[in-house]
Amino acid sequence: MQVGAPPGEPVEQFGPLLGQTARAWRLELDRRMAALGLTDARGFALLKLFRAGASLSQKELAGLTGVQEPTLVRVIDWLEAEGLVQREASLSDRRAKRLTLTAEGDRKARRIDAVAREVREELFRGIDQQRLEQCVEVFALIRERLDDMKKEGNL
Amino acid sequence: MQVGAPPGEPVEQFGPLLGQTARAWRLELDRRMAALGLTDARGFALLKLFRAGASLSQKELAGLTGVQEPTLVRVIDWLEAEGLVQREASLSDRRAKRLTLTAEGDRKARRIDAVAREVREELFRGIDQQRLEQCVEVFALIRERLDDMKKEGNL
DNA sequence: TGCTTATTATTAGCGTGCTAAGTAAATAAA
DNA sequence: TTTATTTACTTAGCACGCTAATAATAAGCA
Repeated sequence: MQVGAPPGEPVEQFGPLLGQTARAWRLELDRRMAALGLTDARGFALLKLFRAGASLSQKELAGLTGVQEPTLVRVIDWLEAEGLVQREASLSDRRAKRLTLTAEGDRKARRIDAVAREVREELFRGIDQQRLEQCVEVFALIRERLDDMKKEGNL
Repeated sequence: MQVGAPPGEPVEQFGPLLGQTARAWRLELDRRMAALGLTDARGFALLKLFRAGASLSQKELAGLTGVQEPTLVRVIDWLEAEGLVQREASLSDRRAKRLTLTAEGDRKARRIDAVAREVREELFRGIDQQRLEQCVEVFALIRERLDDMKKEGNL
């Protein structure tokens, strides 16, 4: 059934609804990515690497995908084991590794793009573009504030 | 640093930004809840039980918190082990258990409310209430569509 | 130069979400 | 009444997010 929180003040709804919507979105992507043998997180990393159009360090890819490096490590482990991605020693920095797509990884990345776009189109259908942009603005502002809070905490 | 996705079309930003904002929000709540010896999920369950003002079945609480029953089980296990919540046999249905707050759980629940409100106020400061309400509307619509997609998938 | 600090990737461990499958009890159907 | 189906909770197992701590290397400084 998945009812979620009852009405209440819209301001109080915001937080929980944000989380629930994000989870539901991820789940839908997971279901569709399953057709490609992928999950949301794995597909997203692959896509970002594809779009970068060049080899990336793990740190760089972590930045692009918005996760911490340790989180990315397992994702890359899996992608590498599946032969979608390669870790190559960096010539200029022996600590770092350069990530590159394999031919198979490249093929999959192109299909991921299509899946993500499909989902977006179905979900946004009939919603005013301007409203979406306003949401994005609010997201960006709130996320920035959260990042600031985090930084202050780690001072 | 946590840069996240680069500009691109706002419509493409929406999904990732939604997820990243939700995670950052949860993390901030986790940090503040730590002062109470709680996490976001545990605190939220406690708060919902408190607000219900009566004993609830696990299924009911799962519905209110927006998670699946198995997810809630472990949360309750922990809350019960900490003496914040009690599982009592239901008189009318021997499968079900009624959840009630202990005195200690009641005390903590009241403090959680305050923490959640603080975070909201800091994050929403200076943002037009109407914009927030519009975001909530968009969330609600999108989540509804996602729920529908899920149902269709499970037909 | 040699010592200290910072950075990159990793491992280990926890919390939280999910699905699938199991158990016991309630409800519906035969 | 007996059998079949549904329901409430649980267990098991996976994915993924985080932090903290390590090892190896790089960069900065005395």
